[in-house]
Amino acid sequence: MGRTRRPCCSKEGLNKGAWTALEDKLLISYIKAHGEGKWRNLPKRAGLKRCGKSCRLRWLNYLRPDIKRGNISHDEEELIIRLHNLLGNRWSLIAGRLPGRTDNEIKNYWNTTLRKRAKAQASIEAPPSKSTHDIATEPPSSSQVTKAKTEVIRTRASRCSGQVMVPLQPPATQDVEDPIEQEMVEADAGTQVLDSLYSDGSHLFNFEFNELLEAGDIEFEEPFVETVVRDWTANPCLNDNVGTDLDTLAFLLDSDDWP
DNA sequence: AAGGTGCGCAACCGCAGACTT
DNA sequence: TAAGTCTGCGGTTGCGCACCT
Repeated sequence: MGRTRRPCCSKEGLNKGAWTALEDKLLISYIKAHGEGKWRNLPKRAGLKRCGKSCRLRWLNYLRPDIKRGNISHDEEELIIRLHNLLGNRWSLIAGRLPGRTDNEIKNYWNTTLRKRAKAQASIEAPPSKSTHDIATEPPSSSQVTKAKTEVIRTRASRCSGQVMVPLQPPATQDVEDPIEQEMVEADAGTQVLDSLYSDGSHLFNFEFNELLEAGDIEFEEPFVETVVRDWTANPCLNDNVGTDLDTLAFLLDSDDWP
């Protein structure tokens, strides 16, 4: 791009750091009344001394009613590991396939828990070689930097349009001599399939969530704001059973069944 | 009890694609 | 078509807490 950017908001006089309960309440009230979006103008309209980005992040990662809190289950963990092997550090895509979990949460969980475990396991199983996720998460060595010049590794998810193109066939994968390279090529092919099937990964589960909402199987308790602000853990929206049917994701645990 | 250390997590930052004018 | 703006993403930071010495 290279164009000059103005900051997302004037930084003067804005609060930073941890959010207060009052700020949360203001943000929730505003979004409940006016909906998401227009993040730049939202703080002023909502009476918040925050940057729009900060508001968006707070809402998406913490205040959204469909966020599931609590420990990551074993099934979810397995899914994260497998999806990470497939997608690399594309946290939003991974999160889109884990109902109620945010990309930030998954990223944190990976960085604090799973990466260490994966590293330890990798060193036991194959000491000299590197696993796919190590390549994706660790700073590149000088030899990797050289290699990177000849490889195309998609590290950043691209925003997708509303149109969904379902491929009739999975993208052809080229043959590569190095097994690690081959794995990465295949992983990228798999990513393309996922991206094609679910242009926005969240649709997969939002569909289920919205269906439950419409069917009346779950409902928001009123007054929503007061309930949520008073006690997050008592949030009636955080029903453990909502959208957590991980059996439906079993196909992700068996890559042989991928299209 | 006090200081040091490590860990987990919320929040910030900068980049870049998508969208609008 | 180009310039400007909005939004979303991944990487990183820093605070607070728990545990250890």
